[in-house]
Amino acid sequence: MPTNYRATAEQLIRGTAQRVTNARIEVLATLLKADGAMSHGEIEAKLPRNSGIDRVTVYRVLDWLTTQNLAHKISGDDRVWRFNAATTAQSHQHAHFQCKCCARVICLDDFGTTTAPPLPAGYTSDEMDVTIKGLCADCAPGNPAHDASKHRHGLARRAGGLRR
Amino acid sequence: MPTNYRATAEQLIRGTAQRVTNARIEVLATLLKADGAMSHGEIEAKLPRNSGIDRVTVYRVLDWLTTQNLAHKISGDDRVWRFNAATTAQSHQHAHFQCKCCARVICLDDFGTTTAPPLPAGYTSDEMDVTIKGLCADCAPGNPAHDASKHRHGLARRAGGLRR
DNA sequence: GCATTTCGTGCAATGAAGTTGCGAGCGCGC
DNA sequence: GCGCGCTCGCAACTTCATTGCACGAAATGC
Ligand SMILES: [Mn+2]
Ligand SMILES: [Mn+2]
Ligand SMILES: [Zn+2]
Ligand SMILES: [Zn+2]
Repeated sequence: MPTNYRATAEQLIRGTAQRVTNARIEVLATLLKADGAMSHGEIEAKLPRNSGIDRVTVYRVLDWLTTQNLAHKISGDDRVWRFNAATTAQSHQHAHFQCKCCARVICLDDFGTTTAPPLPAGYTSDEMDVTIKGLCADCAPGNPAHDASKHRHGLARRAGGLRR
Repeated sequence: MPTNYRATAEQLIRGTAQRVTNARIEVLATLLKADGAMSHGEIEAKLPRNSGIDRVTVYRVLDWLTTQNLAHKISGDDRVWRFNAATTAQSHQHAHFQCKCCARVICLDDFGTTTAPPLPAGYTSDEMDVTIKGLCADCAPGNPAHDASKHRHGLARRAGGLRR
């Protein structure tokens, strides 16, 4: 039997000492259940039928979860924000992978070994984003399980996708 | 006296053996003149008054320049594409810097020392994006020349900006 | 339990960035 | 110069996301 994601989500939200609401629980539970980062649209689609949670509320909850460090926000190459539950397992700073075919985004466990290149005089930095791009296991060439239905939202179909 | 960017642009475009048009020349000249990467809106604003070049044409030209490797496309954290003229000086792969205050993007000369973290089984990668974030020289705290008018398009003012 | 306060939510409107379809225009090879 | 085919301008459209406002529901104090 799978973990009770709703209960876990409620625990985490209660820990913030801010208001515990159904929308916050449902959205966080959805993120906890996911294996990769989810876009707003994907999250909305996974919410329980007739939960009555509005799209705008989902946007606001995601924003709130991010400020509470219960989720983190990833900018892909398709102008879509993606989110995932922030687990303590992964280091604060870590790289991401985005599939050029299906647009799926996953968090990697850390950076590789990385030191920033030198910046121009007067510039200061405090953060680094690393995104690896390529093909995920499902989209690997020759993969028989390569299901077209999974690729509705693929970058290849999107305006200004990953081609550079 | 500054370089004649229009002439340089025309040379580069003629080199592609494709059609040399005014819109292509003007857009590329604008990119050549710029010190950092430019968004579509910034480019449009810098085009000569009454050049008569349509916004859609700018989008299409930018796309074309990218396919011709005369420009390259950068995805920032504000859902806006930025472009810069591809100089042969910079290595094909290089990191970018994005200012958290004014959203300016510049290309750095290379990556630092970076090796990708391990990917899950079945995943393959062929590309890596590195974006350093922080404050540019103009936005450095205590900079007297810190001109608010430069920050109209800053990420702090944008929805879902760089805060994470 | 009940009133009060404060914050969250639903709904509708709005906004920004980018894309698409199509007829007219223009570059360039002849 | 002529004609073919790529390119442009214009208008409409799409997608993702944000904002304003009135209502509703958590927490807090009693
Ligand atoms: Mn991540
Ligand atoms: Mn660059
Ligand atoms: Zn994939
Ligand atoms: Zn700046």
